[in-house]
Amino acid sequence: MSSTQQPVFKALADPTRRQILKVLQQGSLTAGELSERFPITRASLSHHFSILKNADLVRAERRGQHIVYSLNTTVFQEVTQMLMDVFAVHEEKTKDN
Amino acid sequence: MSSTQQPVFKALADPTRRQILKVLQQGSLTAGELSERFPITRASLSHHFSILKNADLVRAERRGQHIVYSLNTTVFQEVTQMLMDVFAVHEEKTKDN
DNA sequence: CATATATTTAGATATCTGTCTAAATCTCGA
DNA sequence: TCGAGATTTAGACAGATATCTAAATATATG
Repeated sequence: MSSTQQPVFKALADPTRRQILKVLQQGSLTAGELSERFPITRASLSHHFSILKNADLVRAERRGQHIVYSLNTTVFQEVTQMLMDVFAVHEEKTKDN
Repeated sequence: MSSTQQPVFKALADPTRRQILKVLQQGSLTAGELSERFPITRASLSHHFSILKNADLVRAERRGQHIVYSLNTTVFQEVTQMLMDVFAVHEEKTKDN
């Protein structure tokens, strides 16, 4: 929570990170499992994880020597709110504009 | 329409561009009027306009020697769709995850 | 047509970002 | 405690990006 706009929008700006989020929809995975699905090094992925964590889009939990990543679905509400803020969807300006 | 994900998310990643969108909520403005509200040069703003247009987030219309920019609100639907795609909000996974 | 106004384009530059390799850290199990 | 496996951190680097100044383009008007 309390994720400010900038980290979230920046995090979403990279296609690999959006892909990571999509993969995590199917269920939580360890860093190693995730790395099997991407053509970049573990180090690079780790960097992406850190950005996603910082934006509070994913959660990390240590499980033995693995670290399990999972989607933080509750943040979706917040991101939608940010969008509505940007687009002002509330007042349905029907005419002109 | 048909705006692919990458340009839209990239466009939204910059705070100045989000600010431009917010200002345009209040109503359409010319490039010059917009430039009065930002502490950067007109050239830099023009660059942002081009990115926003490319993402189909704003529309530009020539009016005499001015160019009027307006928010493309219909794109909001699309962006929300992209988000739902990323977050998979459809199947409301209540347990675990 | 010439000039003024509005906006964009071109080119330069400093900073940011995604990626890599190599090294460090952490955890388990023998 | 030592070694192996998992993950992150550090440092480097190429490419992207936001910004600027200066020049170019477009439009209206005298």
